[in-house]
Amino acid sequence: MDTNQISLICKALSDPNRLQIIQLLTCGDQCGCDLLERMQITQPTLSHHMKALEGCGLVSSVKKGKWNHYSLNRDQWTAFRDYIESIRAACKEEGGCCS
Amino acid sequence: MDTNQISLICKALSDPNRLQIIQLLTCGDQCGCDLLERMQITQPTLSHHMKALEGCGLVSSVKKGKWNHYSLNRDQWTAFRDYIESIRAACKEEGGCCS
DNA sequence: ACTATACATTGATGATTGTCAATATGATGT
DNA sequence: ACATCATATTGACAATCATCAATGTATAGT
Repeated sequence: MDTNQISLICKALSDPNRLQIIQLLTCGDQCGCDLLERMQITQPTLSHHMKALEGCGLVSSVKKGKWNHYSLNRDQWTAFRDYIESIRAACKEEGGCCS
Repeated sequence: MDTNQISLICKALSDPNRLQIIQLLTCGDQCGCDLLERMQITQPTLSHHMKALEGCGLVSSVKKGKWNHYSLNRDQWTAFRDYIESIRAACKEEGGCCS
């Protein structure tokens, strides 16, 4: 995953409401109305945020009847997490990774 | 670390230039002019980005003579990484974490 | 004192963002 | 057909952002 993609994911996570949505989805799929009940925003605002989360690939949605089932996209999240884990601070002080 | 703090860090990482700065600092402390040489932005813009990275606690700076030595703040980065790692997708499919 | 270097600040500009009210779409049940 | 529920879209607004040119402020070397 390249730097631009990572920055897009970080932008999607840069809003507390969207972070809360991610946390709620941690417990499994949820529809929009369930998310809405647990948050302090209006329905259009939620729709806006879901679009942002889908746009960077973190969340997928499947329409089932009236409802949209949102879920965390495990692969995308793992790729993001791997990138974050790959950042190691001040290697210089630990033996060095660069010449 | 609470959700608001995490979102501030993500906002700081939501710009490709700032992500590049973080990567450059991975190899150890660097001064502003070194960073500037490796990037495609002007000096005021770099100064602006460094302020953003310091503002969320990801980067620390120490003035030594003419130079500012920037370094990744290991503790803050670790706390952020721990939060990201704590997010696990769709526990429902793995035994469930919620009732 | 003078010059050069490293960095910060200011001011301006165009772009993006988060939010909501209003409205539209689309599916379900009666 | 009609009413209801879930969600999307539009339009508007204030706020924030990324960027740069110009300028200011130190510090170091001569």
